[in-house]
Amino acid sequence: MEPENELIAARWQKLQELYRRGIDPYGGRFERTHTTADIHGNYPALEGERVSLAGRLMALREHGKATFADLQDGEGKIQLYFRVDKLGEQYELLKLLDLGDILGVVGKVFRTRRGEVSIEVESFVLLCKSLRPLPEKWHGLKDTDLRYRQRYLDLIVNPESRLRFILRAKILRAVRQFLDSKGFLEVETPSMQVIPGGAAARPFVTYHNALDLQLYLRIAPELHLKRLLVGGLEKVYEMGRVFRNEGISTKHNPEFTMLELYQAYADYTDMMALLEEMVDFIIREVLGRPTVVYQGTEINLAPPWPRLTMLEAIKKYTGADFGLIRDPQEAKRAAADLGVEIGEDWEWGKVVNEVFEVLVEPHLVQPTFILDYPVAVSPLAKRKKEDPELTYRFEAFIACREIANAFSELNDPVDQRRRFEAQVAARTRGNEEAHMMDEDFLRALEHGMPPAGGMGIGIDRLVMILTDAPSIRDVILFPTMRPRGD
RNA sequence: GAGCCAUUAGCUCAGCAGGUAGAGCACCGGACUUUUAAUCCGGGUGUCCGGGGUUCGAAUCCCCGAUGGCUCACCA
Repeated sequence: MEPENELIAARWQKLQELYRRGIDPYGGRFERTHTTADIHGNYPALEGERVSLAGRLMALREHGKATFADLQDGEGKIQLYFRVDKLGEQYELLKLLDLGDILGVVGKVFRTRRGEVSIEVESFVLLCKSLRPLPEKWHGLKDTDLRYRQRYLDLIVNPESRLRFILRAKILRAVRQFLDSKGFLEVETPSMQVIPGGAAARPFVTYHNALDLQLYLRIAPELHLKRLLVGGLEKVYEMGRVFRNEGISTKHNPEFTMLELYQAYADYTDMMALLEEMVDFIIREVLGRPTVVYQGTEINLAPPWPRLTMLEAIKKYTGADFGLIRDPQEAKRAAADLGVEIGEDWEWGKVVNEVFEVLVEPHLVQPTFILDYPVAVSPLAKRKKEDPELTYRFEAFIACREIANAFSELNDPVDQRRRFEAQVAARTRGNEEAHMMDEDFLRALEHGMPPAGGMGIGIDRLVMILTDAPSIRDVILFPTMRPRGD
């Protein structure tokens, strides 16, 4: 290894000097009595106590025979105070330290003249020598490319990034806590599937050697979870990674975290209530307040959320009543009049859905349920009894983003087969996102699946809103990036 | 996939009527025993993203490419 520049070379020289003096620069086990947060949290009580703590050296302020430093651990920072008359010969070793080094220190808690709770160090041990310089201390690391590729640097120097991932973990825990308390069973189903289904998306393809089998990474766990309903597991959920071979944007990462849950003998109205209750629980547990500010806009997440059907929503925002325009040709004309571009061969439902997405979604800033999606865009949802062109399906929107998608699950195997056939036909016409025929799933349905409500929630997008993250890459520790060409 | 923008020191950035590169932090040397973006004195450490071109001369202008960001497309 050759030092790349002067800054790294200086650290290498210090490393060699440490070896010369018989000091192991890579330490070992170190017994901590406290974290920085423990000390700040119990300050007056700990005054004068001897403590040991460990962390990364983030700042050094030399004053000749005394030196101040900032030590950062997993929970925060604390100031260290080194004096030559306390440390004797060890004081000289400070010259061999650099920002970024990891230290273990033992010392007494005190408060400085300026009021800063600090540790008067009695001894310290080098636990790891850092050979590369940290990003700048004041501005942090701003370059998004480096922040995503070298997330560890982002986590070291940008506290808001670290907090966001801690919050993400708390949100996931709250979700599990909530569902467990409701009697849902957490399950795990295959990520590698013979037929990818449960969503409209292009899959990643992989290959199993021993089976000589092409497999797909799952685009959704849906069809396996429904098999579990057939098997008598009446309330199940899975929170896991799904993979979609599509474009990358601030709202899309090729792998992302999806929560899906199914409840036998329930329907989509139960799912609405469950979602409201779950989000309410999460914000109470994690944020402690019912509102969030997302990118400058205040959003009130407190239930209940307004509900309107897709047809009502379109009427509200465009004036057009597609409930009365049921002929596909007329619907296309109406859509065109509204300035919405539509495909020649689209059915009524697809036209309506397109009008909704283009003209209504941008208005859905505050939490809103949109009900009764067209059957044409809902191949796995139960038809509405009163209107077979529509389904018992809703999506929940927050900040103009789809947060949840739920329906009364289709449990009629004959209708499901017809829907798959329509999907296969669309696939033949070149729609690569359409479903494939899944005989194995149909066989399960033919054994009988209880009526059920099911729901899918994009966890990353929920975390984005709850943590005010502008990009999905800000809530995924290692987002998918093109490899760097060095 | 398309358009726009960006890429300069380890980091954050300035420099662009074309004249051969700067600041702050970091770093190196020195002073300093309660500082905290410590301070003071001295030091600029560089493949100006890469490759071509125009020009006496390119960080700056042109072309191609790389990577990223945003917008759009895609994502029911």
